[in-house]
Amino acid sequence: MCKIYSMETCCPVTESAITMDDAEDMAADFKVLSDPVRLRLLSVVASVPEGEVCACDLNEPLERSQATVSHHLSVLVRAGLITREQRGKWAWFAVAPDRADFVRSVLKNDIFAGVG
Amino acid sequence: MCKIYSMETCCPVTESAITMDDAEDMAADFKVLSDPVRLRLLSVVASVPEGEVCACDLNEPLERSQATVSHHLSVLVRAGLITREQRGKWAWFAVAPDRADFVRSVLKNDIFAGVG
DNA sequence: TCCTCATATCGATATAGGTCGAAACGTACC
DNA sequence: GGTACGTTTCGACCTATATCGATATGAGGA
Repeated sequence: MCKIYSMETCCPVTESAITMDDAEDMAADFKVLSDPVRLRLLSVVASVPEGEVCACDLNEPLERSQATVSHHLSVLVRAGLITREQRGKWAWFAVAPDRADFVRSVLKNDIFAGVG
Repeated sequence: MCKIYSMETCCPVTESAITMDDAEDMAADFKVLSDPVRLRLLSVVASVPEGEVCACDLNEPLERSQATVSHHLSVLVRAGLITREQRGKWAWFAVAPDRADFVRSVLKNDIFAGVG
């Protein structure tokens, strides 16, 4: 049974502590979403009616230079959250199909708010 | 219906883009969990059998200075993920009861892995 | 009151990463 | 081939923050 101090917060929340290696991996995942420009960029990609958007249409709503937007796009692609497809001169981006549910819950703020 | 380009990734993932203000708030939440030392610290607090742990027992497993551990603890407290209680000379920390489910899913890596 | 010890805060340093202009790269069109 | 244009990469700068030694704070105990 429980210890003396507080009845509410007793018993371990998890079975065992994670390793530092696992912590590094998990932190890297969270870091991808820890930048406001990147979150909004992901949000714009996720909300275009066509389901995909040309990079040329992303500079203006982000209010950042074209180089900066390109950098954030590459971070999101490397994390597997969006896909990149070259079509002629243009690069098209879309939410990765297998991550759509995750992206939706992130942008609806279900994760931290715990609505899910 | 859908556009020409790809049938898999059609239609918006979310209804509308988030505002920059919302993005800042959400990014701040993710930033709390984007540091490996902080994640492991949260993990150690969450896994002690007693459900709470004295700060004096946290320096060694974290392999960081007392000042650094104290700093990370304050970040986690400010984020509402853990609670702090002073008892005599000692400060005791526990996972915030109303955030236990969330902390558990974070540390089990359910969020990014999407195990749900 | 003085001493000890646990913890937080301060000041300084180092590193990570967001940002942008410029250059490089690639594709289309002539 | 040469030109134009969209995008990425590079180099530099700058801010945020992780880190630690030193100091301050605060609670017991002698």
